[in-house]
Amino acid sequence: MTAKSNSEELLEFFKVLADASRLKIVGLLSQKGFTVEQLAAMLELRPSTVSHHLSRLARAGLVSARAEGYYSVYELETDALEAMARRLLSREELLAVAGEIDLDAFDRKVVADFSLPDGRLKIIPAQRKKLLAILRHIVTDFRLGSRYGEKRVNELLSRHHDDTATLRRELVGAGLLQREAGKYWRTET
Amino acid sequence: MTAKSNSEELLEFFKVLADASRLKIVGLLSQKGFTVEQLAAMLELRPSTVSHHLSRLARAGLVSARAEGYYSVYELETDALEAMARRLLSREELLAVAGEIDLDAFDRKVVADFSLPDGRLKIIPAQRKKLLAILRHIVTDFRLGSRYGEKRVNELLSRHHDDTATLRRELVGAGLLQREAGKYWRTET
DNA sequence: AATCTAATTCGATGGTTGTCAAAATAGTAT
DNA sequence: ATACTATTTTGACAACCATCGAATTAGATT
Repeated sequence: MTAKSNSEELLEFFKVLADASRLKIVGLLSQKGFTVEQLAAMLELRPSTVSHHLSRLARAGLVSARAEGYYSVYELETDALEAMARRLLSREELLAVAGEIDLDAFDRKVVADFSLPDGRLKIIPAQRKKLLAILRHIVTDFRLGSRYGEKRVNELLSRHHDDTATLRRELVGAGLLQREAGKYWRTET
Repeated sequence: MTAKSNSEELLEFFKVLADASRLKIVGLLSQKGFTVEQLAAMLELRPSTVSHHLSRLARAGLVSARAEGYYSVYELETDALEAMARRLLSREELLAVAGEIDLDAFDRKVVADFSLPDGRLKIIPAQRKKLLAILRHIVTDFRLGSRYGEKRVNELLSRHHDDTATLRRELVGAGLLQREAGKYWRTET
């Protein structure tokens, strides 16, 4: 059995219902059980096609087959369907989808775009959003809880770019670094 | 504006969310607004691709754009999303999907399969489900509320097949026709 | 006005998948 | 056991669509 993450399961749910024929099948089965042949006639499709759709729906747990004499009758798993729909209503489920994505990817891309092979900055970005990404990156050179003199600050900043004055000013302006009595420290959180 | 039936709208909803990239976008936007560029970096896609997805999501009413300085920030329309999810929970919605389908298609197909060009039956089907379809068709020759003598019954049935005895017996056995004191009448409903 | 940048549109392409026909399977009736 | 029938599987084909790169548009900064 292939282990399936939560968001993959949610995606599969949407994919399964994102087809007119399968959606109609679910609608019909919500009334009563039907055989493959009956569904095929009502949908004007070949039995093999309907069988294919039913197997996909079954794999997603939305329908189940019950043998009845000559035929096999398919029925809707209303519980599974409702459970899935209910998951949609809980905001957490959407957060879980996003949770598996790297939120820092944007910052990393900007840093990479503006960095030379040796890690120093080519230029300091003029656009605010990109500048902030760079600053968030640079500030990680400062340990939380430590206090730095201006000279030490410039030392650390000079590893990124010669214009340490601009970097220092922007870091403070962005609230990432704080200053008092000639000493600098990194803002918590 | 193209008028869109209820079930078409539901189908469109599933189609829009049935894509990994779009699902991730929705997940990310459930946290906060993002620009096209940011989303592209986080999803490792080209901005043009993300723009395409966003326009589809917007057309479905799931996201909206807000101009902010240089960028245009996209935000999730949580209301629309919840409204859609809620529709899924109401059984009626599924019935509506099926409602647009012709439930008698199966019967008609069986009748067509077993009928000669002049409308008479080639043979009387041996399979129960198909026999019932034929019988449901034949019984419509009888008016509701009228009472028929055996002779008249045979007359009507002979238009379909010579073996009127079998037809008559099966019609009664299936509960479509009722008999009492030598008179026959069609069952109500 | 001129220039830069984000966003969108357009055209092309590769992959996915719904559909069918034919063959294989399973299960029932005779 | 044999024949029949519903269902499933397989292979092939066509339509759709996600993605990309290039060109264009829209907005904002200088």
